[in-house]
Amino acid sequence: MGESRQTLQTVARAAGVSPMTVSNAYNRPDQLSRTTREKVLRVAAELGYGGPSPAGRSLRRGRSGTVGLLLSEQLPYAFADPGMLTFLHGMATELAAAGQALLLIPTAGDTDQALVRGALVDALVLRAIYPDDPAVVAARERGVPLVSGGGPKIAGIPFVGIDNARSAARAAEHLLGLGHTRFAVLTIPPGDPLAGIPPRPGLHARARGFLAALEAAGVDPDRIQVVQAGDHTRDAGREAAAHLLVARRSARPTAVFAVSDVLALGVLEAAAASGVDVPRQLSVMGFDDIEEAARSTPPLTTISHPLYEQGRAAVRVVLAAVDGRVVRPPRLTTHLVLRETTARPPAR
Amino acid sequence: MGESRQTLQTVARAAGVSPMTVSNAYNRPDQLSRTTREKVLRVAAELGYGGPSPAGRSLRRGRSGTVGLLLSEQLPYAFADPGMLTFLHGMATELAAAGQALLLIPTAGDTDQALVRGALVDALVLRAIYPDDPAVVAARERGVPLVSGGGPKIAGIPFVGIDNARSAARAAEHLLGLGHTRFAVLTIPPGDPLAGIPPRPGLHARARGFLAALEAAGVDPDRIQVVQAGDHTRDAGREAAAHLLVARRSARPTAVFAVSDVLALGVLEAAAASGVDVPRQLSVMGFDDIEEAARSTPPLTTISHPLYEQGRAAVRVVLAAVDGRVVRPPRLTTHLVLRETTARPPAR
DNA sequence: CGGGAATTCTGTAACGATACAGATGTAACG
DNA sequence: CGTTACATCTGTATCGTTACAGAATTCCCG
Repeated sequence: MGESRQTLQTVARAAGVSPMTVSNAYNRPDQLSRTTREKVLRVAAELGYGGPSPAGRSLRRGRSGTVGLLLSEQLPYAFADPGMLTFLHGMATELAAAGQALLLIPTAGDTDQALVRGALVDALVLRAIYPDDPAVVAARERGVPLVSGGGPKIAGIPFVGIDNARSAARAAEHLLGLGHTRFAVLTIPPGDPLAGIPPRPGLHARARGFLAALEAAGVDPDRIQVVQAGDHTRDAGREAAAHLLVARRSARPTAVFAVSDVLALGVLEAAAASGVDVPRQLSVMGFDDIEEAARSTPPLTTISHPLYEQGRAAVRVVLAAVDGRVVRPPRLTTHLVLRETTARPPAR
Repeated sequence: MGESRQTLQTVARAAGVSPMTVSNAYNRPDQLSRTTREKVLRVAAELGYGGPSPAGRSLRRGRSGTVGLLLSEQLPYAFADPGMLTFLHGMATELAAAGQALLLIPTAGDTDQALVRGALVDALVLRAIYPDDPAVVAARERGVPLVSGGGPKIAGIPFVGIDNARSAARAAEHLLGLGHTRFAVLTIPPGDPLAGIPPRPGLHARARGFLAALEAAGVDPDRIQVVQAGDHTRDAGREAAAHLLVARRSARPTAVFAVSDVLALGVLEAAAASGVDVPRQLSVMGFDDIEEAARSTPPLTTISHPLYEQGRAAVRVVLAAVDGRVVRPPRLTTHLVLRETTARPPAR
């Protein structure tokens, strides 16, 4: 048993072979005889040598075997978001298959972007971050392949994701088709890193897409309310919706589109608390099709999109780029999931 | 704008200074004049040099600025577990404060533990893993500081966590105190990496602790049923509980202790589905105090423990070890959260 | 038994950075 | 003006590994 730190050289000397042979014993077993290899590994074990040092290896090879995920929100916040988790899940699956590890890089509160600049990664996935965020600038300077996963569309960076605006327009079409004429859009405030409000470019695109579709259909702008929840949480959604629902009935929207299921679930809570019947008196739509959406009361009508596939695709694209290959991001589509929170508007 | 990859040397030559000066421009601004520093940074920017290479730096410094989290379950599975998320949340918070990044290392399906051996980390946190898992062996060989976070107690590795068995005993005392005499324990199967069943030493310790407390109190073993859910999910918990509840009333347990809230929530679903009134006909207890526990119907009585603090403490302990300091793991305590799923057993 | 191939092993030279110990030059002081 | 102190900059020597290009050895076959 060796006590101090061992190195490849040490082992080589002890085994009476060249360092290269020790290296090969670990990395290219076919390049040396079985007997030599066994001797080397035995000596290594006796010395307490734990295998080639990752730092030395990654310097020499120019690869770290790691993909980083850049998160501008606080990590805790990210973990609280079901959508992010599904995306991560997809990334993790694809990474595991490729034998790569996943580095989480929070950029919040890191003014000089030391983590981004110093991260030991071969590639970076961007998500939930604004194109002009300093972390994005730092990421570009790294010179490693980048991909934007669902989050922002940034010039010059491959984008894997859905068309939020178009998908939200489909939600609008559904509600218009049911005959609704008074709408509310529940969205979130613009991101503000200083105030700790995470950027959600995708969510804002949904709000814009929904509004544009209403406008295109000739809906009177006076009959569209836009409400901002204080936060991207169910509770904030409930509070914001509660304000909507106190209005007298004829001034109330007959349909609410929440830019995410998390918010929509809050709307359902608020409606239940105010005794507003969903969907008879109020139609509610969300976006994401998170797991809870199928379990809510009533089950939520929403737009489903392949977040898991987004995560996988982002990794595939970026790992291909590391190898110098170019993979065109797949086209990812969304679809309407009809459940029980939308119906024709109540008769006058 | 430089096109090919730049290095510190390149920049030094272009700026007419020594490499050391360029290094200092980035790392020790106080070691050179403002004018030189500005010139160096300007030249670097012109050449498109993105700052010192993390690989070179971490080799030379012997530090990577990264802490790894070892997960023996599939990453997706980990993310699906609310307890794990809270723990991660705590880790992330503490890491962010220390300017460290977080590397997620899944060990499932990696027979030669290449990820563990090759991970660019200064320290490793172990969680949800068996002491004799090959990944643990590989981790030890790495020679980096280790800490076990909540998961397994392993000889020679600092442990941050709660006393699961003792805390489960407290649950038993609560139910005994209410007068229950017929019990069921809902647990999960032993982990089996081959079958993809993650190890949960903590959960099993809870079951053991609960059973030991009943035994110590003199409860007739015939009146204790032990049921294994197929999986650590709410659905599996519901199914397993459904089997319990089909028995005729006098043979049914009057109290169920589920080793986790996730399972306990499944029990509540099963009870609701079978028309069994909780807590009047059946008392149910969980363990963890996850967020949903407060929102279930009825709200779940459970054992609360500081998972978030566990995550933070694990990081503190392990980062201290990286610096050669020794920090004694704090003593983390649990407490009973009385909500509305436990009551006196029904009269005969 | 000679010659070419296959197998197995080894020296050399980086990968890109920083710790350390000086070497300059300049300011300050008695 | 000599000397010390300070600020600023530089040369040297690694950190631990692996790519590459060849030796040395063995093998096979005609």
